Amino acid sequence: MAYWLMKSEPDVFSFDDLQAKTTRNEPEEWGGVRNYAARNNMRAMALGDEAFFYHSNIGKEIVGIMKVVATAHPDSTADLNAKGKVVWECVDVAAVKPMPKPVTLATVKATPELSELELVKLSRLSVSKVSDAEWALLCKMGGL
DNA sequence: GCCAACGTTGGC
DNA sequence: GCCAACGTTGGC
Repeated sequence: MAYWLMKSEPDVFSFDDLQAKTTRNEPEEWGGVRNYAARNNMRAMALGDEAFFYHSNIGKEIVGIMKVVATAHPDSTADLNAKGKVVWECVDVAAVKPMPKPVTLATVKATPELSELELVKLSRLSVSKVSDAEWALLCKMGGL
């Protein structure tokens, strides 16, 4: 089981939106990612892997947990390349639970144990990896 | 294949 | 609104 962190701008797609879809039994296709490092991370995801949902720009905080319900498949919003090959892929996710206390970026940055978190080190990467230790600590900080 | 120019992301 | 970081593009 691996852990991840995925970003979204809440005015485009928020954790509330994801929870609403999950309640309706609709998986969310995490499409629109156009970055190779992020795509490779999604390819590495397994069924049941869990990920933090991070709100970028507005809030700048980890607001909930979701899980992978379908492994990487072609992104239906993406075009094929010149050779007709699929370039962009995505996974499907469902909400698990919100964080009782969202963990802000400022708090993460103020925590020495989280100084290696990819969210901090690779701030522009929209799908990043979280270590077991980082996951456990962030859950604790979030009131879980 | 290198590198400068440019565009985008995201924090502040 | 600005700027830093980084990815992509295009000329050579």
